[in-house]
Amino acid sequence: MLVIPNGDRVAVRRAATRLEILEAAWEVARSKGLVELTLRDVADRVGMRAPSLYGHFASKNAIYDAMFEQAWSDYEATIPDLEGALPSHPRTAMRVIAAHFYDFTATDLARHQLMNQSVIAGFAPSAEAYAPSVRVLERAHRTIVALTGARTEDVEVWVALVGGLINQHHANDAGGSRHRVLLDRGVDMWADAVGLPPDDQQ
Amino acid sequence: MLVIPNGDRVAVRRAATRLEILEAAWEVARSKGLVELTLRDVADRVGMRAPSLYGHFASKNAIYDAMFEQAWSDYEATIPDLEGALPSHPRTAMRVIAAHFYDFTATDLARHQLMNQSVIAGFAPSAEAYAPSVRVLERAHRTIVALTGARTEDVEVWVALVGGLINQHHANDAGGSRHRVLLDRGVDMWADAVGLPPDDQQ
DNA sequence: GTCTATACTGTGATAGAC
DNA sequence: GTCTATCACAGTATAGAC
Repeated sequence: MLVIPNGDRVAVRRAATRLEILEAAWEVARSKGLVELTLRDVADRVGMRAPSLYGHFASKNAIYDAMFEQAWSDYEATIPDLEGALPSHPRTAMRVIAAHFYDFTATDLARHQLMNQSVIAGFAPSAEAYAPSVRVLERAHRTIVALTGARTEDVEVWVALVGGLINQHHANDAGGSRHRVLLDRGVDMWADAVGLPPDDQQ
Repeated sequence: MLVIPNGDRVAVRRAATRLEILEAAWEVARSKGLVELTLRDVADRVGMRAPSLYGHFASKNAIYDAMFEQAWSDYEATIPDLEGALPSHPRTAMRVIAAHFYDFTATDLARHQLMNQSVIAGFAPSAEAYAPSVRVLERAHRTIVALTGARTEDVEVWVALVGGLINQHHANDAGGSRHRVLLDRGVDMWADAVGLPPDDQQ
């Protein structure tokens, strides 16, 4: 019979509670807004009082920090599937990559605000929480260069373009699909400028 | 001798006080942050107590509202000079227009956050405050179409691109000039895709 | 008519009892 | 570990001083 040391049992339970709190925080953020989230709301949802959360997180910003890391880690976890099924044609592949990130971030305002904007007053992600987003961007950069031969400068323009279209979506068209059309058009413009050959669809 | 009716005198003084409060609010926003601005800070700077501000603005968000309108009106006021001195070559002109907006908004974080992002919790600009920004965008749209013959869709991509680069500037490079280079590159890409002829510089 | 004093509510955070 | 009690500070409503 397996003997679990007492310390591990405690650690496992603590980690589970942390996850439960984070899940509640996401629900609150999605229902009443990321900025409007309060510790009392989160505590209610896990059946605690607000001060008890401080036994698991050092501050409200520490909760945001963990959510930030979680969001980018979740996205990172989707990349292998994406890259495994990438079309061979570079232009089509760039469309797919853009749409993949767009879909992940345009469907969830709270997640988008946390990942891509600085909407929370005194909050900036810690170095550890920032790490997954850095990995994602570096990996995207390598993939795009390998795929298209674009220069670093042009990859940064591509990132700004995709980000700008997602912002526009949330500002003007939240819920609509109009900006998906603009996204394809924007990627095509970029592909033209970088010199990618046309593909079959269109 | 000019006789000023009493009602006008009062109205003039009230308008002056409003402007004084707004100016103080901008100073606070620039020094300690747009979101971190408090009514007590603003009141201190104009020599009042916080509740007294309610004699001039209905709420804190009403102050943000007036600041929003002011920022876009100020930008609108710079357009005639810009368009009067626009280079005849379409590609160069698009570079100048982009740089003009970029410079206005990239040099002042508080103003950028208020004009282009939704960083304030419960605040959305009123219809009246929104009007100048709508006028600016519509005028830019007409100017760009007249200049380049671009389709509406492509103009929207251009707007998203410029906005995305400004966001990147504030997120990664605040104070630096690296994104000015990317801006020119981005505009060039767009110009290529829209079919503008090359210009002399470059 | 303009500002102040006071107070109410809700927030994040801390201290100490159990 | 979680609770209760409490704090400091925010926006804001109201009543009254001058």
